Amino acid sequence: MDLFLSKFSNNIDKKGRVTLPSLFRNALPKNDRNEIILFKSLKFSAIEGCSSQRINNIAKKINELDIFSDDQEDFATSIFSEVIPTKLDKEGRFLIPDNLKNHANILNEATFIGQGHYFQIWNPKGALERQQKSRERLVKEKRTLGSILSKQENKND
Amino acid sequence: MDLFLSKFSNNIDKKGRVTLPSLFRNALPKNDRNEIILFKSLKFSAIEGCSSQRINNIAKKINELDIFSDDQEDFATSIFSEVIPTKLDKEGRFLIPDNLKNHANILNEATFIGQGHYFQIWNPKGALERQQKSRERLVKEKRTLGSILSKQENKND
DNA sequence: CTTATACCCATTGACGCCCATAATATCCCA
DNA sequence: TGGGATATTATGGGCGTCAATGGGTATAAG
Repeated sequence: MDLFLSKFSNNIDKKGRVTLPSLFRNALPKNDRNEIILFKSLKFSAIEGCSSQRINNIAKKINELDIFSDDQEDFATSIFSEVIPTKLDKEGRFLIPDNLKNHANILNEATFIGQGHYFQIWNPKGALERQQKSRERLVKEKRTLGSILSKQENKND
Repeated sequence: MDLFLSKFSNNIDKKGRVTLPSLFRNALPKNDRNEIILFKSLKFSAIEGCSSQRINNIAKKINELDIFSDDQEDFATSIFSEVIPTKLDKEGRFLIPDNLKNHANILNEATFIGQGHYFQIWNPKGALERQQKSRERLVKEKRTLGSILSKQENKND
């Protein structure tokens, strides 16, 4: 299972197209690399994106929640109604819908940041600030990337 | 997996390539020796590096957190967006991204320092100073390798 | 008819892939 | 044990491919 990793900034051209970074395209499921799912982040002025496979998986999980619970309704409403399937052209570019662009204050440059199984799209400044904040939190908790990454967690090597 | 041990200095050529020291290449998992992960050290003006397998393990752990929790979001951003997957060519060379080079003040020579399960990349002068400081600190605190090792002698890994 | 978007092809610079070489280390066998 | 054959390392460089980007035209939609 490939992950969305690292950070990339790409320009939005006159026609409104942005290219999804090559590494992100490769992180999409091999049989379905012509489409991504976009939706507003619930927490940030950012767009979130993922493969349609992931949405299907989330749907399954929501289904497993008690069918009469408030959670179920809220999730269902806030997620499924707001989700926007988006096609990529042959070069891996797509159009960011206007309402999402506005939500994320994106003008002519979009910054993609990897979040593992999904990714986010920010305006460049917002992306930097978000990275700094989350990094500060890590430092404050005295956890470093190095120590986290260097722990022996796996047995298959 | 084997450990990243010892210290090596290699040149950066006109094209910006450095070879990962042979011993470090051999310390990578046998099935995945064409890629490493690079990221800024949070504590030093240095780059840290590890195998991509580590990232996958981290991903598993983070994925186990509640999917919409603050922790999940913060970890995802601070790790997945900061991490840079980097391919090695057939000769074991790779390109150090410019922002990482700047972070570590690396120009045309890179010093690799083994840190066990991960490694660091410094500029040669910085590497020397770092070695001296950590050595001095060990001596000052009267912690000798011997005492540390004897504490662990009944842990078998 | 006007506007938007899907599909196609072109360009440019960076990077991956390949082959070459020199220096060093390892091996093998007489 | 010596010495030549072989392997491996760090390094240099040519060249094709691909990524990001630009733009033209057909097609659809309103």
